[in-house]
Amino acid sequence: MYTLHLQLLTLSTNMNMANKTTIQIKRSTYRHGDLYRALLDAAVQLARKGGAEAVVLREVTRQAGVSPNAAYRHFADRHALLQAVSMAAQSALAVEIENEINRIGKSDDQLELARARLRAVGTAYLRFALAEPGLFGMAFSVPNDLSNADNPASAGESGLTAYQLLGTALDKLIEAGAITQERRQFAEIFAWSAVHGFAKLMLEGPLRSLDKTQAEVIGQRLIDVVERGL
Amino acid sequence: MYTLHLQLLTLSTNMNMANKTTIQIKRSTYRHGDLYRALLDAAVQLARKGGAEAVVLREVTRQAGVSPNAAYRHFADRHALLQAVSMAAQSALAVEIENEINRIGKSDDQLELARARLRAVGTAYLRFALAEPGLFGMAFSVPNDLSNADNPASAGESGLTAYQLLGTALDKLIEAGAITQERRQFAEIFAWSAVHGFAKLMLEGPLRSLDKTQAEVIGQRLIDVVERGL
DNA sequence: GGTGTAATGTATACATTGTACACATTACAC
DNA sequence: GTGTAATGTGTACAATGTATACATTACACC
Repeated sequence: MYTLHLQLLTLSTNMNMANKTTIQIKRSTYRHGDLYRALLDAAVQLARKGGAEAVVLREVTRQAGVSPNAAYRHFADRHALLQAVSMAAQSALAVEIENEINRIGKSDDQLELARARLRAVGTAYLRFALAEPGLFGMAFSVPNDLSNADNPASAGESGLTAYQLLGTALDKLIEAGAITQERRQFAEIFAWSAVHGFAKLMLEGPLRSLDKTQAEVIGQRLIDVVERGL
Repeated sequence: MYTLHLQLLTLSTNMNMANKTTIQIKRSTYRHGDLYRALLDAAVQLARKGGAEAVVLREVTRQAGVSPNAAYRHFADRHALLQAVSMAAQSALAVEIENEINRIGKSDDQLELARARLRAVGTAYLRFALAEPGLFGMAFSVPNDLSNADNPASAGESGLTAYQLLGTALDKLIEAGAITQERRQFAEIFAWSAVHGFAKLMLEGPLRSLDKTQAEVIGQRLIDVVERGL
């Protein structure tokens, strides 16, 4: 069984206690130290468990051991906090994709490598959606005013966002002669749409009844068809 | 320009006034008459403007001219109200699809007709998403405990839901010999995923910047590719 | 090293929300 | 005509987001 590596989330994971009880963090100093990070971490944990609606500002400050209004020194309002969580989620997704890409074996066949890269993007995308539905839901479903599509905070370790990682996969396919340059934009939209739609339908749509193994099998078939459809 | 026909919504459309002001409906009778419908209509109107989060229970009762707690005689809680709106949205979508199907011209070519039907489903789906983003967002994004996928309240005039209408289109394609029976389930998921994903990405994802004419062109191309990919 | 100032956290307060509980009104079956 | 179930109201409460005023402290500057 594969386990996700969410480097953003590891720090605060052990700060949760039993049901409903919230840790009272007593700090000696008046200043918190890194409240922004503490708030964001707590918010991410809440988002993991219950999606956007679970990210309630007062609960976040409670978990950080700080008064409710302290949050306003770091986030304009709850919406801004949600946006930050959204970008963290996008980043975690990008890291997942990067990891999957790095797992590709070596080969001399350029076309083979390009295809493997595209498949890696799709596979990681679907796996992330299933493993972290709360975060996945927030990655794109938060009304984000500033276009954080290419914001560094939304990127993975390579500095590329999930969307850009798909783009690089397509570039490799173009280099390998599998698709034409004119078709690139459309191929991007098509591939993204199919995988994204499948993920969404599985999480909150009529495909909710699929179990994970079924989902993975169908997901792979879907990626196959997308690859051929490009 | 095409305009949607939302028969569910026409009644209460004219009940809205200027910004923020809410009509005070004074009724002579103690009983409302059809409060369930009034509440649902008001909720749908709010959902049209601001999605699920705009459906606030107290505002709904205000618009119906009734005390907040009156709603609890007809809906167990806010969640139940949201589910009802979700089903109404699914129904409106199904009607859109039916209308588009009925617009198909006559032909002797069975395969041609089957293809036109599939395209009609996809076209109507995307048009509805663009024309009624608030409702579209609620059609599938509400955590609906009871499987309302084949609930009559979610269906169109034909008694079929949007999902089932896609199914019938695929059946016609099977009859025409365009796809095999074994491939049906997957084809259903694939077609639905691609169109649904495109819609979602346009409404709340990285494709938000697309304008409507671009969206329609790409949407048609996407439907083309799906058709071939089946 | 002392001090002023900006940054950061707190206290108090308020409007709004969902909803529980007791009560009022009325349609309708008998 | 009357009793009963259905439907709407009044009051109340805890929780939330956030505005405003205040307290504490890190740090730049002399």
